[in-house]
Amino acid sequence: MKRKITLKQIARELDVSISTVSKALRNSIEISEDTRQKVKAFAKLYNYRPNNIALSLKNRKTKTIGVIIPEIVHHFFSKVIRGIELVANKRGYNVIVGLSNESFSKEVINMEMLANGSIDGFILSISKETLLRQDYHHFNETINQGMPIVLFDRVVNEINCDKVIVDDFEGSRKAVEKLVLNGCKNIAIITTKDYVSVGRLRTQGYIAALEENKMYPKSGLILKIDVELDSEDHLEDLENEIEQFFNNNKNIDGIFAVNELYAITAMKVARKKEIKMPEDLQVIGFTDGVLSKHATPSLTTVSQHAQKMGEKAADLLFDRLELEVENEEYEEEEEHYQTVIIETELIERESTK
Amino acid sequence: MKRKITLKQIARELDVSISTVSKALRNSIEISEDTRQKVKAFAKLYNYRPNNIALSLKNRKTKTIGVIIPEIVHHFFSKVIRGIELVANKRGYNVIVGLSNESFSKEVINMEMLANGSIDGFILSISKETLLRQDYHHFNETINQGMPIVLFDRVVNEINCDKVIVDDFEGSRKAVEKLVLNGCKNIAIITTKDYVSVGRLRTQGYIAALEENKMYPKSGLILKIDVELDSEDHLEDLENEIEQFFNNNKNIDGIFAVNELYAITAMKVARKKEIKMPEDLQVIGFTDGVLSKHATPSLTTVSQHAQKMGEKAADLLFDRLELEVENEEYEEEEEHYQTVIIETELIERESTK
DNA sequence: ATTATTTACGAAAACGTTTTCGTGTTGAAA
DNA sequence: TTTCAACACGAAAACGTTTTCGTAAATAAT
Repeated sequence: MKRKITLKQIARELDVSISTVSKALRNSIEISEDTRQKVKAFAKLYNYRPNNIALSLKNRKTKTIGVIIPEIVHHFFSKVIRGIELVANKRGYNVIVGLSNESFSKEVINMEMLANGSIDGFILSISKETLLRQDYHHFNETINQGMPIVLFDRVVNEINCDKVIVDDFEGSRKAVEKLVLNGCKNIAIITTKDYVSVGRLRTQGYIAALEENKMYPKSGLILKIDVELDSEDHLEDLENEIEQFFNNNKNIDGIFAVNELYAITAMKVARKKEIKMPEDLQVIGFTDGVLSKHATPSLTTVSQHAQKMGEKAADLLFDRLELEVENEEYEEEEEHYQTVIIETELIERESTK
Repeated sequence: MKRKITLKQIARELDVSISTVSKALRNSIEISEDTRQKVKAFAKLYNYRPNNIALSLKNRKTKTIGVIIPEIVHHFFSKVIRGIELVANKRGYNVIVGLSNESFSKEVINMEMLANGSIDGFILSISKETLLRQDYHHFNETINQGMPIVLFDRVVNEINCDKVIVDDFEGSRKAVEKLVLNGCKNIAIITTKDYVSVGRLRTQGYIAALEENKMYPKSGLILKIDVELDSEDHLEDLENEIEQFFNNNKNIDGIFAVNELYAITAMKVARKKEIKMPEDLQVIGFTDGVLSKHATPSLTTVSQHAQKMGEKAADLLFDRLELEVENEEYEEEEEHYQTVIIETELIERESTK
């Protein structure tokens, strides 16, 4: 087993200085053609590659970014990561992935672990617990230390940075509008509690669509699920809650669900009740999931273009990182952060007419 | 914006040497209680944290591992990553994720990008193209340079390292046996071409189960799908191929599919043909996917315990890394690699009697 | 023959740590 | 008073690079 060879070893073997080796390999004209060839041949023979860590230390940047997401076993987030990875690869960066598991403390720990030189910047989506606590000090401290952050999907005004979001309001509004146009008279929404920003916005879109059509939203038709029930372990509870909701509102003929799980579960309950879809009940979900396409009936959804979100977030971050290099200590020229909105798209399938 | 503070800056401010600061922070008894407190207070005030890159360079290890998988938008792989992340976090490591996208060259590039000091070891699952080419030089070179590798799921004999696999043969055998016991007389298999090792092994399990029950496998009942059709883009083609398969074999009453997509698609075709499940057709899939639970009828599957696989792979890697530290240059004492087998579990749902 | 200019290379600093070793001061023992 | 430990700290090396600057030798110009 031959360990990785270093400049120093090459220098010793060829009886020249380290500087000479380094310059020769980088084709410096300071070095004679002769030695240059000799060094390069030797380096090639021993498969020399510069040590990344040493380079990182010298250059004070790592060409690595940190991505912290609440959960990876999730179609939306994994698609975002795919997008991030795609452009990271293209632009010569590595991606360190951290999972907050929706927990505040894990989010903080993960950030601290990476913020000490391991990475050049962050891309992240805020955990539910953090949103609930509304404690964003760790983000702002990181930003203050000069490390750029790009937030995606679950964002918040209190943090001053680049953001990539989907137009939750408009996506929902259009989805509900679709239900209205399709003749639904009693459109319900299954959503989350309000502190989940995307849940709140989607609910607002639902309300707006109804109001625009003079169908004023009845609070009875708004079901707010506790996020505790989101995990696969509480499927039963979720199902029961939705079934109860159906029982209390026998006249529902349209459902807009703010995520895939709620939509699929609603369809499951409906099927149990032998409600015909899309004849007697139309359902639209807000999601980029995999269930929708394969469900029966397949589910009409608002696509979030998760991969594009990831790509855009990564581009924003890399642009900023590379801009910083140019302006170096110039910086501080009024931070101009942008919020990019990714358009949603209504993908019509069998659950709507 | 205050940049991260360094030992040198603290030293200058307090008018002591760098060594003193370093020692004070690490509670060395060499430093007087007095200065120790002073330094620590100052460090705390400015939120000093040692620079990871400098530490990595000094210690010649990064406390980071690289994980390269063929695809991240995939329930199985994302669950594996979750497992890896879980134990990495517990043991104080970071995880860099690379995607090969099933391509040989991207696998090679990703590995080279990380193998130059960025990480201490690899966990990976081989891309389909690499399996097809049977070119494993990049793995062996990496191992020869002293960087440990743990392979999971898609493994190969030509690479000498720790491995974590699921018992594909036995899992399949038991699944097919289940179909037999449930009274199926004409059991088909939908599998991949043989160069995908897991496909081959699962096919062998299928054959073994049949032979044990004196139901000799007919080649007509074995459908080998080209992996080209695996992607979501070729759903139609896949469906057509499976439908053709049904048409050619009207008497099929049991199907074992080596992955979730094949199983779900088969059920879709069956539904179209108005074949009653599980009455007239029973289906079992090999998977850890999310579709199975929500399909109609929900799909009986062989669970691979993906998360446990990830955890085990990570433990193997970290154990080896930490063992190396102890034995240091002692090493080479006959490399003893192990192959851990994760037990499968048959999860019975509605697609079987 | 003397001076100026290339040419070709090496020494050293820097990135931020940790650690080994050396050393000036102090207080106690001789 | 001299001698020795103990104490408290600093210098320097090391990890592996890149880059600036200095300089000896070779060549060219005067």
